[in-house]
Amino acid sequence: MRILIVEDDKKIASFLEKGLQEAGFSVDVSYNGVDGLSLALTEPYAAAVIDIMLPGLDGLSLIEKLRLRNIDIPVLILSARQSVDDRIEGLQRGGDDYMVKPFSFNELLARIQALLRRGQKHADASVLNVGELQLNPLSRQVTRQGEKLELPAKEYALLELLMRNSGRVISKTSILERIYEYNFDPQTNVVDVLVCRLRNSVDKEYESKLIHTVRGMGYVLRAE
Amino acid sequence: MRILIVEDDKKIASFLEKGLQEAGFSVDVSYNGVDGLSLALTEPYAAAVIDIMLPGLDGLSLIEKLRLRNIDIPVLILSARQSVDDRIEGLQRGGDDYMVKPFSFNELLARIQALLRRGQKHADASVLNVGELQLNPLSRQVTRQGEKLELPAKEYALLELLMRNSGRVISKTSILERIYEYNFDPQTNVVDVLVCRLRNSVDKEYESKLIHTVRGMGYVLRAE
DNA sequence: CTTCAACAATCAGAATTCGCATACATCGTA
DNA sequence: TACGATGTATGCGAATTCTGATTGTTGAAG
Repeated sequence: MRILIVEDDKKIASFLEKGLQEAGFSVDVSYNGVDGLSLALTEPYAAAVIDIMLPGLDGLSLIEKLRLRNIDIPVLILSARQSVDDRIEGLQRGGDDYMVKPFSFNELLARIQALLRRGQKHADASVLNVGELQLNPLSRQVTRQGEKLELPAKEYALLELLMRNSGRVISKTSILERIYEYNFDPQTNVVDVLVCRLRNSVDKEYESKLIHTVRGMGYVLRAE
Repeated sequence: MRILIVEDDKKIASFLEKGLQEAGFSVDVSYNGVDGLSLALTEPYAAAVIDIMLPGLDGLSLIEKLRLRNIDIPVLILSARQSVDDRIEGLQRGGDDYMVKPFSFNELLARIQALLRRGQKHADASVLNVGELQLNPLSRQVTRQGEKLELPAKEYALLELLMRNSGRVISKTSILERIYEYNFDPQTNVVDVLVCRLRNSVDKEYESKLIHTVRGMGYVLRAE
């Protein structure tokens, strides 16, 4: 279960990171609001711990931007500002809990777990991840390294097929059957062409190549 | 929206009761754990504020009994015990938030609203928000940037469908099935035309476009 | 090491599909 | 009747996909 920390104080950030990792979470840290936002928009976090006073984009604006884009993960606000009005503002602008520094790590952990417990009801849709590639079947959105990719229908269908079977070799005839309606094997190279186009969309601009051909067999999607 | 208060200190109880009533909630009060439990088991509350130190049945045990019977309403614990360990225990035994007395009523209200906000996300009758669009299913009113939009029946139905599934791609056939009664796929372009009309009503006059087409798949409503 | 055949990748133009806008027809209602 | 809402028909333009030809790669045989 992944948690995002957005905190510019590096000591606090690493303290939180270690503690949450020990508690069994997978943790990402960002030291400013802008990076935090792009992470939160692209990675599937279960929750976030966000400081208010951040360089660039402040924490509350960050949360508002998340909510605007329907990122509904629970957010625990962490702040040095302890006045009641600050706390109220934090909660009203989209935070789910508010803790004042200095804080007890164990209480923070308990509060995060309380938030997660509540959220677990609505288990979110399974997002497919392969390496730096991410595909959300519901929104039909594909990103690589956080950048959005625009894929035409057939390319998208093929990519989804490959991602659902990542690591396994998919034969051309299998692709033909599943993406096209062909149940016979006509003399066509549509699949070759499709794979080529998908490569241009997905692999071309990037260093590591994810789509591999297995000569005589078919294709695999594999992160290496 | 109904809220339950379980608090043996009558001054605090009535203070809370008044404040929450002023905030628009319908409030029930019980002065001991046993009554509180039976109320919570029989009435449909949206949330509860529960003191820990109670005559008869203590607050934490009360919460556990509720959870045991699948009463999953959000619970805010109110307590004089302020040690970190007390707070952690309260959260771990099923509380969703923990406030120490003396407390600020406005902060308590904000915290309750944060809890309700989270729980209500998927409630049916609640107001739908996507970006600067707002739709109230009960009054059938739609606004964008606060301005009221007049939508014909079909356009309204489509918008509600899209808003209830914002971020998800809805196929044309799905629209055909859910807005029209067609279960087959006749040769018609009603959906295209309807979407076009809805765009004219909803997106045309505004800078940011909310209705996006996903070629070959359908349409999404997304704030961007 | 070279050659060759099978296979794969790529390219460009053609063909097709798709979505959009517009105009028109129909229907019910004030 | 006049009007608004809604379904149908049509054509345009662009995005997408296919076809067929060409080029590139691989690995085994000679």
